[in-house]
Amino acid sequence: MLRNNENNYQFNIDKFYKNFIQGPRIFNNRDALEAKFIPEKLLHRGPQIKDIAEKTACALLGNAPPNFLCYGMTGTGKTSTIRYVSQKLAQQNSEIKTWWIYINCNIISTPYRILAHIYNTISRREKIPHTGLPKDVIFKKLLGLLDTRVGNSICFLVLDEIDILIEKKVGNEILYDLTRLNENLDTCKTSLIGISNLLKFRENLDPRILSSLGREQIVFPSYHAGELRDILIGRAKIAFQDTVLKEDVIPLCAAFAAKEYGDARKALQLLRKAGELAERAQNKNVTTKHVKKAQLDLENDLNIDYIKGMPLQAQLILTTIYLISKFSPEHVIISGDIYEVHSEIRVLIPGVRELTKRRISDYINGLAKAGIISAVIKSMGHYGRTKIIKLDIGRDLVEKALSKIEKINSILNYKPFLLQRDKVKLKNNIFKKLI
DNA sequence: TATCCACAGGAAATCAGGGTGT
DNA sequence: ACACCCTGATTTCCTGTGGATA
Repeated sequence: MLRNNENNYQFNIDKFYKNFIQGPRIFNNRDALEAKFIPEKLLHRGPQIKDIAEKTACALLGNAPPNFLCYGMTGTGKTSTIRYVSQKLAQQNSEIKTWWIYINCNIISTPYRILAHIYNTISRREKIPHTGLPKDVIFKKLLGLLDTRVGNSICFLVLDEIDILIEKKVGNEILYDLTRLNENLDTCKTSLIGISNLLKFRENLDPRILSSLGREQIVFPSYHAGELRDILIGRAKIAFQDTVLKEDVIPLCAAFAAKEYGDARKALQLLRKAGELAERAQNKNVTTKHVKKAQLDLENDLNIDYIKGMPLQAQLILTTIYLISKFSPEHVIISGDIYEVHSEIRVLIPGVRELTKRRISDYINGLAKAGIISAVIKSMGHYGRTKIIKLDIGRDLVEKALSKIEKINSILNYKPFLLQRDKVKLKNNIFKKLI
């Protein structure tokens, strides 16, 4: 990279692009490394494909397939397998057309929006606004639409990350609505497919829903390293130019991902990132060095993106933890500290309001769930019961992420008053002995 | 052994901001 | 203009609790 004097710095963009085009080619079709790419042959999912095919085959004769659930950890090919089967089903010469509507409950997570999304996917003209109407009105409109537009066909509703609905306490309501769609339809038939990474989410499911949705289930076991390798080899053939991959690249990607509970998505991301690093460095080959760097980068990128995408208040909570650990690395951080420092620093940022302890507690849990911090409940006897909070990722990484947020960047050198109070210091010394 | 701290975290209510149909 | 709907963020109210200390 060109790096002259600060003032003198001139980047020759034309030359850069010219070099880039003439430079070594790494990729052939990098889309093949995307999670949404469905290959011609889906490896190591034979039993699941068979199972789903058997369950859905009756759709070709115009009969309603049973509802069912798919379980498996992230990157075990649940969504891909469903998409694969749906493509194959659509290719069959049948008079019955099948409709497939995918709903990612992580993104579309309220009953209203799920109904609206289904409606809007099917409807060509009229769209339902993203808010405003009563739910039962949409339900009735949807029934009408299904019967007129989908007609005698089968409509599959695929609910990805269905466990999130239950977690948000809206699952029973919307799933009940969806399961009773069939009862109210005249010609069209629907089938529900739930996808979840958690087995235990069924515990909080209404028995009525469980009996209609949870009777049949398909389990997706995690891939082991050998299987991941096969998958990567298949994709790499499409994605990369011939001979750019060094021999041990794929086994290493597979081994890394196998450690992460056999996550194929992760393995593909890793391979892709490694390729991109080689491309950026204008190298002729992708080597294990690139993979190792990719592994590191990927983790960091993920965390930085996540932090940048959090709501401002959550970023501010993370900032309080960052500031305390920066100015007093030995300080044992408890919930009360965060509450105090938050109310201290939030006035430095215009438009940020004070939060209650209750709310902050939820934000702390959110950060912990995302793996950015750890928060362990600990009883300090007479000093009460609280959470001990630690950063789970590097402080420099947190700083890097926070400094990219305009509003927060200006307060990253603010030393919280809390750390200077003798009473706080004294109490914290006792905490150190207790934990 | 009873007490009591400093919270944890569930449930319900409230509010603002987006919208609707009449 | 009005009554009403849905959502997401937040507050209010509340009950529960582990263990050092008196």
